[in-house]
Amino acid sequence: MPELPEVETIARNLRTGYGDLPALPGLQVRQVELLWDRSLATPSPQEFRARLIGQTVEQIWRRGKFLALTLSKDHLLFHLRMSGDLLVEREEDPISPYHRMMIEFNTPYRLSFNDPRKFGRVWLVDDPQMVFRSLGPEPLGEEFTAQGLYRSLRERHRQLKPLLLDQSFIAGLGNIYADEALFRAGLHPLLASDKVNERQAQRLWESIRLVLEESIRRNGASIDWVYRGGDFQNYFRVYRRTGGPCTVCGTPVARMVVGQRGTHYCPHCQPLP
DNA sequence: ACGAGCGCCTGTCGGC
DNA sequence: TGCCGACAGGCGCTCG
Repeated sequence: MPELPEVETIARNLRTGYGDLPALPGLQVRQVELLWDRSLATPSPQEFRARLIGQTVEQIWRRGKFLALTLSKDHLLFHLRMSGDLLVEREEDPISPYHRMMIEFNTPYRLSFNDPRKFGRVWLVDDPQMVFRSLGPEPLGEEFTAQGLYRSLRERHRQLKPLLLDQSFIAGLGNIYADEALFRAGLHPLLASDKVNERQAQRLWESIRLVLEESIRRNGASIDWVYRGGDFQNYFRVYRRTGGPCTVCGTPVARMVVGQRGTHYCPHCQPLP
């Protein structure tokens, strides 16, 4: 469940606690269990354990689709990729066969990295910029402006859909929110970025922020077997609605493959000139 | 610079 | 029922 709104939701839950479960800030790492070595991007398992044990969680934040824990000495970074999730559990809770890492605290609780498909990655670094350097602007941040988006679109020659998925262009959009933003902006996924005019760029900028903000308000989207309580999936206009009526004009939603990703759009509302 | 194809993994679903 | 392909919220790599 990992695009910007879902990661933001997880970060908020870890920061403040949810249900009976505690907030993470203030907890000290007592032990580390690495159940699938390749989930660890860096450093080596031995160094990871040695450095992590004893550190205290200070802050929890998000950059793009990355979730970051600021610790007393280092930063612990997670990328959930396709199927990753972070869960706070009690020590007596059963260990899921999909748990890839467990960080046990000096309390009866642990932070479990659950990831059926094993695509997710974890980094322990002193400087998060080592990992974040190539990321584009935060779409909900002040540095992301309609004018800036317009200029960036014009200086490239890319199809809009793959460009929105490019994390060095904007950090945090994935397949759902790229499709939903393009629909709301009335732009075809294959439109060349340098053909977008100023008015269209303004509308795309508003659409990106609108879908992300609305999804965060709804605690993200929950699809398939991964469920975290978000309900933005009930407000999708095009994503996985192939054949269903466009909410604006009634035309059946179409699906095509762009850059190996399923892409959903309304052929009437998002025409290709 | 850009896009296509593939690899990494496991699970679900629909068709035959 | 069992098998098989398509598909799934991502990204890094190689190759034209």
